[in-house]
Amino acid sequence: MNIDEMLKQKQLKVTPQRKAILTVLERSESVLSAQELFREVLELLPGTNFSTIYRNLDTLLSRGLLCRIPRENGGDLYEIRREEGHHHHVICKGCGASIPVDFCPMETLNCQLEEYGFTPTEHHFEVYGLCSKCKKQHRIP
Amino acid sequence: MNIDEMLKQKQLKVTPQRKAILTVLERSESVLSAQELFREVLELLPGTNFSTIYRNLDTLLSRGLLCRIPRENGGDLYEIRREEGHHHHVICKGCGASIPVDFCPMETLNCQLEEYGFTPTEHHFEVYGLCSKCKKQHRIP
DNA sequence: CTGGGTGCAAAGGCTTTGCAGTGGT
DNA sequence: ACCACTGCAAAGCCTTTGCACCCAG
Repeated sequence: MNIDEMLKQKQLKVTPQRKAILTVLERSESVLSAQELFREVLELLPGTNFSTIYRNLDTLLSRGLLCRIPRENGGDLYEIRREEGHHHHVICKGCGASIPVDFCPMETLNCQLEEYGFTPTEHHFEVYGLCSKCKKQHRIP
Repeated sequence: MNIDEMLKQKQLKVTPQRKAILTVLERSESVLSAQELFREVLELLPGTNFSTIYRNLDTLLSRGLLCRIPRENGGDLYEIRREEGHHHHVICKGCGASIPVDFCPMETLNCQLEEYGFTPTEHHFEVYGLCSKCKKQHRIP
């Protein structure tokens, strides 16, 4: 599905700004912060405003077109929701690479919580550390 | 172990501010944001400054006396690291209650990452949703 | 044409930092 | 006495908001 169709399907207007935001996220191999996204959108569509980015991140998130990943030290990271389905991220503190992982802890936890009467709506699971490449650079065994 | 000993053991000076911060966190049944903590510390030790809180949250965190939990919409929550050991939180979006859970996804994931050459240093796992009490209030089945 | 969407500018909130002074050890 | 620690005030950063204009449907 292309970007225009994604937006229309969610009953959102197709504006150049939204197309730029989704294009950047689509092309990006890793997850992006709002500010990183903003800088990249500017290259694609100069003149785009801060607030447009923020407003649209909220909108696109609420329509389920994006995922949000809380960052280790404040702020959030965003990624486009691809068809591959639900996954989580292992993030290298050295190079910032975010490695997607299929494993989801909720598979184990869901039934336990159900017994308890708790209905989960969202969850976050991220792992931080060093990838093999960065371990070598930092000379960590 | 009492608070003074905790600080000394970490080679930190025992100041009234630090004692107040740890006391508040010790007494608190749920996790607190920096600002919530600040307000409560003020009652215990009026005149304490913002920056003292923030600086000490960093310090205490780096010495392993605290845990940090990324909040759903920006900011972090803090809790004192108790002896009970590692756990995670299920947080009710209705009443804010944070229910500790022993389950940790890293038990499953650790060996997979090791094969991959990735060394995890930190991880976050939180679940958000509605507890049974709040479901009734919100009239959600 | 009509409301959702955008740009602009300003405010807001939380957090960090520099500096001088204080207090723990 | 020394240096970690604190208070204060200011700056910093990211994010949100109000308002007028604009353009996609």
